[in-house]
Amino acid sequence: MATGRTHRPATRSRGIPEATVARLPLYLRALTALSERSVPTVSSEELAAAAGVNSAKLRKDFSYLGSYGTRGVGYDVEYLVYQISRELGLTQDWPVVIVGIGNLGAALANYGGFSARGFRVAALIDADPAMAGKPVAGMSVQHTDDLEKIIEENGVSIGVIATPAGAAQQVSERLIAAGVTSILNFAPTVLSVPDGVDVRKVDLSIELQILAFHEQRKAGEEAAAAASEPGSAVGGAAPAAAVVPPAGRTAAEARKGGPEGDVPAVMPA
Amino acid sequence: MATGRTHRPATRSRGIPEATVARLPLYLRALTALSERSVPTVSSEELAAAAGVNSAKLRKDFSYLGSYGTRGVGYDVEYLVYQISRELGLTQDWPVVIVGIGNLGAALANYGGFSARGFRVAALIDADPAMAGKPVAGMSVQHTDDLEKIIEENGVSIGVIATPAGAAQQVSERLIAAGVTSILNFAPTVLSVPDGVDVRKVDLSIELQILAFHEQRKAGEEAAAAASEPGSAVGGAAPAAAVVPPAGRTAAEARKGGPEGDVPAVMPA
DNA sequence: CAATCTTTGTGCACGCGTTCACAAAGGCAT
DNA sequence: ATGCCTTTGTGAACGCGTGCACAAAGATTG
Repeated sequence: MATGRTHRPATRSRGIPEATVARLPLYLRALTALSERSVPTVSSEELAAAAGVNSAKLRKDFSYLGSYGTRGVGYDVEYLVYQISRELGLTQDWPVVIVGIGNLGAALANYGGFSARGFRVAALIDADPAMAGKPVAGMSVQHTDDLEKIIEENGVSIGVIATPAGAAQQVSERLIAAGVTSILNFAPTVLSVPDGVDVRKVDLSIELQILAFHEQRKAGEEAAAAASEPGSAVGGAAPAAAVVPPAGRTAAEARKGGPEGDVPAVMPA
Repeated sequence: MATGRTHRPATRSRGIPEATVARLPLYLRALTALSERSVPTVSSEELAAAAGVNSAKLRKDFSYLGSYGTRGVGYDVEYLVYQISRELGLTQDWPVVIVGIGNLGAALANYGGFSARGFRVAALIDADPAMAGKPVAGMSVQHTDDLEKIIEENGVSIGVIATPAGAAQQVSERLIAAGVTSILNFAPTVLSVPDGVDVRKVDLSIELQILAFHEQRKAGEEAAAAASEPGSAVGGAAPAAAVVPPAGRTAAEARKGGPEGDVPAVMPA
């Protein structure tokens, strides 16, 4: 997952919990797939499985939107698709601009998932004069000088920042001044924005670091389990491991233990 | 933020809350910046501001790692960098493979943030035979046929999936069978994986949809506020809006209201 | 060495989110 | 029409995460 909203901490907008809002797109995707297969209705159990969540959670989530199900039957797929789309505001067209057309910006521009959901890339903007005019994803890249004009002429309220970290804050300020009130930030920086502006941050490096943490923990548990052979080693530490076939883990095994000889903290206190 | 961990729901590993783990990379980044400026110590207040979090939260987070601060002074930057790095497992080198070298995969391969944090791109893998041998980000793309061999020879335990949605599940199964136990998934699909495997999902489209929800809500509040001019309109609905200059919002304004004439639910119950 | 000032570390309370478990609701068969 | 079976919608309990507020700890100054 991309990490963390910023500002607007406990906004529970319109009574719909933030956590539920974050799951609606997930449900919508699963429902769209069902819709394409012409499935007429779906139970909370089935849909929950498809979306990878608990069925009780799904029902509670839907209950915030209203009573759109039929007891004994399930939910009407088409109707639910429409209701969720409407709730998320996807029945309207959202023009977005992407600022910073490097590798990532170009990838985003080419990403098909945007247009499929009511988002339209209105413009690609880059600070490099050499980029201006170049075609990316079928559009011509425009220069940062025209940023304000582009935002205003297209009624853009959502901006995507894919610039280097150093430029992100300044870009966000210009976007906001021009009328943008929601920002999706891919730059590895904490943006400071005024109240009323939503920022969501996607940070690839952070995601990997979180995985590394769990990975290290797994390696530690594994090592501890191996060390104290059978027998209850620790208190409530789950058995874990031993599920996945120990394929080519040898290399990883050998690598363990960084500088300063102490073991990377294997066990709870 | 990328959305949602999968599996391993409430794992509180080693006593460190999941929420804290997710913030450690954030602190680490702020600390690294301080370190580069040769700042010797930093208070929880300063560091919290730099990381964009509450200072009490930061102190509590650090308290899970141990008592690394000095009362009356603050935290030693270098020491804290080391401790967090160690906790996150970044003192060791993590080889990762990227599967699916399309626009996004190529962008990831070129992303500098990986190598800067102990992650090393061990291989780029694609299913298209035409891609094999092509240079991307200074490495030669390899074919999916060799996936298992690559994983095992390099001791890879972290895989990044940047394939189309249709291929993601199958790729994940092959990765896992070959020994990968952590996956960063960029494909818009819910992966089903066995216990013991961590999956984190980054979904660009979902992030935008969440922004759209809030954006719509803001537009709704704005409209409602304009409709009932001054005077307390609703109960606790914050004033909001009126902060950002009403630039080119007209286009967005006019677009409101999808099919089926009812207003998109503006007010709380 | 004592007083003062700064900043950490944490006990506590509160609120959000998740999950269980069940009653109410509706379809369907007889 | 009646009873059974399925599935929703939700009340209630629980646990995690957050933030306040303060006591303890250490530095610093006189």
